Amino acid sequence: MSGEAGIERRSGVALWRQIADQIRQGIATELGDQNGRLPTEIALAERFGVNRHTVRTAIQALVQEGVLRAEQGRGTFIERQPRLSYPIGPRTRFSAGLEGQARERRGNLLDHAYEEAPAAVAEALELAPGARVLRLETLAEADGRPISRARSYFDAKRFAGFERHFARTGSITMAYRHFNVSDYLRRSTAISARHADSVDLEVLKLAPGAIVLVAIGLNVDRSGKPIQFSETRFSADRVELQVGGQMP
Amino acid sequence: MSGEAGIERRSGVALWRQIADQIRQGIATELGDQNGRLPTEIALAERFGVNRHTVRTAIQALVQEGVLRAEQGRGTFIERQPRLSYPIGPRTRFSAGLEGQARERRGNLLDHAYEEAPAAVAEALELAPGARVLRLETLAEADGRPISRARSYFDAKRFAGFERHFARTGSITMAYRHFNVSDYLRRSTAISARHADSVDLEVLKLAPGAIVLVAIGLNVDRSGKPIQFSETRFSADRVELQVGGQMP
DNA sequence: AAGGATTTGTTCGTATGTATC
DNA sequence: GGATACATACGAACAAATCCT
Repeated sequence: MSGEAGIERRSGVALWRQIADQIRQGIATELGDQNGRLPTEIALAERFGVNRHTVRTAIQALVQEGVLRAEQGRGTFIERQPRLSYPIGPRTRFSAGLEGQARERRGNLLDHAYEEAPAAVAEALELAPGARVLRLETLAEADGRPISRARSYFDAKRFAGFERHFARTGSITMAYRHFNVSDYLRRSTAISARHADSVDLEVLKLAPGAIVLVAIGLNVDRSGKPIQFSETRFSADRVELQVGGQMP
Repeated sequence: MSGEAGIERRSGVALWRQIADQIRQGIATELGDQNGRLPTEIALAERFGVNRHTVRTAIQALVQEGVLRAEQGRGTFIERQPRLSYPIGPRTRFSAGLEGQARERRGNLLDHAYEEAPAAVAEALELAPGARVLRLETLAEADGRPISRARSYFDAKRFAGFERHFARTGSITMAYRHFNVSDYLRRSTAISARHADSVDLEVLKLAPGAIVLVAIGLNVDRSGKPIQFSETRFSADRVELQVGGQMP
């Protein structure tokens, strides 16, 4: 093991970005004291085994992101924004899931189109290959911060006009009511992670190099018929996914 | 949006690494024809909006990882290794979960120590602050490939000597048997994602810049008493986490 | 069998970004 | 802040292996 914690040279990832990532992801909480003050730049430089300038570049990037705040003569401080905990289970719902964690929750309609279903989507929704589907591109926000963006597919025949109801209410659950779907269940969710692409960066207002959690899910109505296939991307810095009860 | 898909300049992440990450992810989807052949270097360079050399360094990195294979005069080919699907639920168990996906599953003991419980651990396990716990560092492999590494904590009093039973059997479930725990449940799991640190890179044999899925979980025995608190890091390239039924 | 087209591999040079001291 | 070393990225050739006609 190479002396310094988690910093790799010649990896294709600049040292300042590796350090910024580590500070952002929560090492900040371990590094900071009760007042949220980080160690001095010199101390950080020693800890990571790099030059002070390199630490400064990392800090500047985080200040730009709003994660840190640097005050000349006093020190560098953490701007606290605790991670939201997003529950995944049979009853997965955006707004209800974040109740108590954020005052205001809302979904925004970014885009929509009626088009031919990709093969995987048709199979998941149990539609004929090439059937027409509604594709919905949405952005979920909590207290004004972008939390996730999703691409969802619905049977175009059954849910024609769904996008209008969603745009008005900002809620999938509410929009379903207009189609006599009073209840629905999350049958399955597959979770993976990757680097944010350029659309993620823009829509979720992320910094380059950020990581997104990708949840691919299938919702079914009461009779067990698939009604919604979706891929949701969460900012990994702002959200963790919760399976089962809350952690103590 | 900047013409080329998902590539950000001046981001602190080298272009070749961003491209390598994208190719690695996209293996399942678009890239690669029926024979597993990638588009030519020139075509990829155009697609990503970079020089051919830059694509080449990305490909070389993936060849080094064993993801791709390049043959002069013929092309570049995918070495298929589909992602494992790791189920998370009340019955979360490593070996049983990957049944049918990998022939050989095994846990290896990397390290262990009896020590004072960190505050968060003591609280999760419902122990007195500063109680003694067993810390277990393990590596899980499937068909010889490293899948995940975990740091688990157990009550030192109740599970003294647990590490020996685990080392012999390679299974947490089996080791529990020696302590009259015939059954246990996963009460909760919190899932996040981050860049792999240097220990992850070495233990999981990852390339620098790789992403790990982090699952923090709490297991309880039949009576509901917490018995194991663990943080598991999965290679995001090799594993996806599955909540609920299998995707179709 | 010969030769041209395609595709990966190699070698120059040059400019810019990153990190150190 | 300035000088230096190294990594990254681009451009233009040319070489070598493979495929097809």
